[in-house]
Amino acid sequence: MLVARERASERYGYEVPHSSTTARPLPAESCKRCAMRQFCAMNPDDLACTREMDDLVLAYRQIKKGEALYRVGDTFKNVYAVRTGSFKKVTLLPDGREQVTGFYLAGEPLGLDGISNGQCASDAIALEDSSVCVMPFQLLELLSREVKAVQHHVYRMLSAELVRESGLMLLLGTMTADERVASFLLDLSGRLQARAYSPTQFVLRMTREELGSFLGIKLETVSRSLSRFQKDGLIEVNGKDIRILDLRRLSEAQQGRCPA
Amino acid sequence: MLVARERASERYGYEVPHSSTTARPLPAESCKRCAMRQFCAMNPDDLACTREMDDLVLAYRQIKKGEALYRVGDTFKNVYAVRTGSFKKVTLLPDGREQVTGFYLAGEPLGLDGISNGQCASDAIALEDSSVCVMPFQLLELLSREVKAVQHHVYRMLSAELVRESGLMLLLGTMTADERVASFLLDLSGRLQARAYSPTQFVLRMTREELGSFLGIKLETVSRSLSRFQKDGLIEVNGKDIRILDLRRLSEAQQGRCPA
DNA sequence: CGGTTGTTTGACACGCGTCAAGCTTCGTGG
DNA sequence: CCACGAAGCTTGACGCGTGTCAAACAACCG
Repeated sequence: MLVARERASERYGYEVPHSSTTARPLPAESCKRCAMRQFCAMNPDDLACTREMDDLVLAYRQIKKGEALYRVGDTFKNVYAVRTGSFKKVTLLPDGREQVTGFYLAGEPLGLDGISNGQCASDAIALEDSSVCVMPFQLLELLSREVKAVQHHVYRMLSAELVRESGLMLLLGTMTADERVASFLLDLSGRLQARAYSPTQFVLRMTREELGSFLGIKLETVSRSLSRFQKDGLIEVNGKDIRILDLRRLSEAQQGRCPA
Repeated sequence: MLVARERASERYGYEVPHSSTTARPLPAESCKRCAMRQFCAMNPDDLACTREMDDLVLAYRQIKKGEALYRVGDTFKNVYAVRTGSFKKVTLLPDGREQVTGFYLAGEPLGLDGISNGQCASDAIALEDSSVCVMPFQLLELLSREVKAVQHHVYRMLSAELVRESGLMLLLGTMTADERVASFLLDLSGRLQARAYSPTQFVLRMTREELGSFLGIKLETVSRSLSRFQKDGLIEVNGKDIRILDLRRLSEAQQGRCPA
């Protein structure tokens, strides 16, 4: 019942990415030896079937800052896990308007929204020089039919993205600008902490404009909120360097209580 | 390899819903004979494996207007398809704020966000007396391991929800109040048309407040937008009765062009 | 039939968008 | 390595769109 790497690649092959500007796929090492292992949503430690999952990542791919892993309308073939660096997901409206609808850190899954109709439904753009694990979706489907734990895990990942997006709708639908910025900082802080980075001191990889787009406010408003938080002693801002000084009061700011 | 109904129910049983206020499950008829068949996202016509899917719906359940199909924190056991009537999905913030994050018509899937951590992540409330098809998730998982087409279909449904929510984030993040209301009317119109209802004349099952919550604006603003559209001859409003008079100009209003 | 819930409309306030100016940082080529 | 231009950030002034508050009316329901 096991899927061997040879069997997988002879069945499905692996297609070189369409973009000429991106690096060729590199040979992938085993997930077992991956440094990100314990933080990876796609192939978590507690997944009993490590042997099978090890055959899933057929290649890595490097993406330079500002370049696209995939774009709207690209044929959907793979899902990805961020290996190093970070990405923004950009969604478009038919009339040309666009919005950043997600930021993705190491270990987080990318490309799931392409399953629905076989075409990528968003752009994935690298915020810094980054790399991803490439997982052919047909192979993932095959694996999840053969291994119950894999199947359950993929369902959970998809559903978790649904929950994440519902939370963002709440942010966009009910929060003031200050609350949105506070929520973002706390969310990012938590995700960094889960990756064993400092939860109180970090670098924003995105511009104020990208952050504003994500939060549904203008870049000037982002800047003003950050300045206000700094003035009130909640954080320290130095361009893209952020230091959280008072987690408790930042949490209060997220819930609309007066931060002063 | 096929799953017979007896086998399914002896393996997993079917649990009576927790709520004492809701009707008991009724014996389900075959999907083959279901009137909603051609509109059902959960078990569409073109799914090759109709025989297997027929064993998936073990029961129907009736929900009275205002009552909950499930609530945040309920143990996740089933996914549902709306059979008759309509629902709103309500998502909560830890601080008590809440927002309507979706409206669901006949044939649309409910409860998928509970997969991620085994607990329902939202409330599903009936907007009118309604009924649903109950599909035990463990059974759906089993089926989708045995039948490739079922698996692919479930993935597509989950991913389609992701795309739907991304679209809503765009609405909440980039649109003015008038554009949001126009978008909602056009979306609803399209979904009704897909169900062979009139796309230009229909009844809003939700209150202005629920609609405003969904669109991220206040109920008074919803009312004002509708009045303005009526004044400009785009629609006719009579309480909850809506008639679309000028689809083209309503589409323009959705994109921010002057509707006058 | 009366009370509750929902809807419409007006007046006003205020948060955020817009526009603009000046500063800092970054990237690139000489 | 420096110079220059572009891109990004901050801050201020001002206006508009939407929220808030209030009142009157309509619809619904027991």
